[in-house]
Amino acid sequence: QRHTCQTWYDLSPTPAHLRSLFMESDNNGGFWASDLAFADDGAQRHQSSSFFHGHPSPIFSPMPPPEYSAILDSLEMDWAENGMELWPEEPQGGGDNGDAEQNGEESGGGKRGAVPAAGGGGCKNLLTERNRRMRLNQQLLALRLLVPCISKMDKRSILIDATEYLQGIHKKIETMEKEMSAGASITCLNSNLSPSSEGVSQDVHEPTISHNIFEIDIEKLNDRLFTVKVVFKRAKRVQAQIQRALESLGFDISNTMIHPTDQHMMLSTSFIHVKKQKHLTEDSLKKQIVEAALNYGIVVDNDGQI
Amino acid sequence: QRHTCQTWYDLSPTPAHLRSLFMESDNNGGFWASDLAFADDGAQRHQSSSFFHGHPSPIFSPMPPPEYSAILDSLEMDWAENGMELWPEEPQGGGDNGDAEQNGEESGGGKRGAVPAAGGGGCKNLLTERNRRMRLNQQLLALRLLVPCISKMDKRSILIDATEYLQGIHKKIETMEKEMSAGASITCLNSNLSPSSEGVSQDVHEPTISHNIFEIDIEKLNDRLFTVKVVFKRAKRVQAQIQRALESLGFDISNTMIHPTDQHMMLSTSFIHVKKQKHLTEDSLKKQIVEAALNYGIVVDNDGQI
DNA sequence: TGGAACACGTGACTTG
DNA sequence: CAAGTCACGTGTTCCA
Repeated sequence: QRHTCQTWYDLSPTPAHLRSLFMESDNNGGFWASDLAFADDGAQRHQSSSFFHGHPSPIFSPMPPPEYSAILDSLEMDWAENGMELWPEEPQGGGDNGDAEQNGEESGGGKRGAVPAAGGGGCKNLLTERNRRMRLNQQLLALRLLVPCISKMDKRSILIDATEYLQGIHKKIETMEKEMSAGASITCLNSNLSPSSEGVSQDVHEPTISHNIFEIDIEKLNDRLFTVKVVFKRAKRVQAQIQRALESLGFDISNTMIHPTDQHMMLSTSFIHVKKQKHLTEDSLKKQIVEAALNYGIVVDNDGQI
Repeated sequence: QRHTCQTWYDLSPTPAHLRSLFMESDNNGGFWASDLAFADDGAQRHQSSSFFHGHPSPIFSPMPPPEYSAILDSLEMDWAENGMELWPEEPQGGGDNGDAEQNGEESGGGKRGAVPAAGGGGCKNLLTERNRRMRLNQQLLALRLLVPCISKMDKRSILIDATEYLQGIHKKIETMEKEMSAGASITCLNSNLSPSSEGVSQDVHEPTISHNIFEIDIEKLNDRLFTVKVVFKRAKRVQAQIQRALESLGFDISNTMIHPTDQHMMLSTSFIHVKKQKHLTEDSLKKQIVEAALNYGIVVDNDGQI
């Protein structure tokens, strides 16, 4: 026998039962509201609760797909911390038609996309995957709540609107600060608030900048300890990006020293400890560093050199 | 016969062919860059385009899933307007093994989750659904570019970071306007900028970041030179984020030293040179640093202490 | 090795 | 109907 556990929970004796749970518009309105009381650590769950509590049909656009209400009602957020699973024992609803995958595509009942497929494999992944999807959707809705103007309820439209809104905000902040030049205390805000204006994303995808790192020198002290020396241009944000690149490799970095060598160059020296990976050579480590630096917008002067 | 068109395109004679299309790192780098010229209305599409043009391998995190590069390279955004499909004639690669669904789950080749399933039904929906997934992912990455501090490359983490960042921005705008009460022209902005100003966004979650900085110590050597000592938790990404925060203030940083003090703490000492701003005190500098660190997801243990 | 994340193809469903 | 979106369960991959 291929499959080891009951999979088609939604083909329970009353197929419309679960569906009603998903399609419910205003009946049992207080159900999940009371469920909410069980939840602790009211985070953005509180948002959605208050939000949808105010609106019996929690949809904005003319006629959105009904699944959203399902997601919102039947799940809670942040139980990732408590470790409680949302769908821990679903198939125990009816529990007799174990071979429901025979009639397959003509079942008609059940949820939206109940596909028989070639059963078996998952059966534990099923629940986790279902919860993962819910978390994802819930997080998407949490983001949606922060965006004032939502054109449609589409998953993608939410992202588009959020993106545009963020861009708009960055511009707004930029102009706001420009008008606010008199106040000296707030000037520090703009530099780190608007990443698109002149922050991270700017220099990351700027094709013109190049050759921020002049040299990378690596010395292997023993099989687990390396020294990494990086000579780089004395420019804005280069230093931190190099740090980020080094950290991104996942090694243990201790005793970093950064100091200028001349008017235009800086030297960063780090001791990094590798854990296992016995055969890590200087070259391969350097290659990793070069690649990581590239991902943070820092271009090495001479790729080929050792 | 149930199915009417070739479905298992990835079971073509050379299964690695399509996979190489997904894994490609630097070949055909300029391909879609020319494709980009067809696109109109350069909004956030422009961002991603210029971004990936600068970097042949557009990956940030240490080792992200290879699908991201595939998504980024092989597709463009917003071609929904032009009506051009991305995978219009994929199955014409080999085109002989029509009954590939027989051997089923042991195929082994192909992409990540190539599931034979009970074929048939889709066959046109297949392509549109694939393109839809790509659009969604692309839009998610477009959003990711606007958020300065991304903890992980997870789909959900991107949303979480974007949510937190947006919440932080709302607070910033709120305080900014409070200080800016004189200017009446901007007050209208916030009414539509911050949709959840007083109700929801206040108590919203920030469980992920917590007390990464234990102490900030500032000494004024002369009116232009300060030493900044930061004691922080020995954790991933904290060090670089602190560096970024310091750099974001716009001062000239020289001679940074970072070394562990004990098993769990690190000490970063920097000499920073201020240019003008004669009356910069230790307190105001510290305030700036605390605020800047907050924008990069680093929370200071004791706000009030000096 | 088990869990987490992901892409995948598919049926159900809604909207022009 | 055709086009589009969604949730679904599954196999694969990666990492702790």
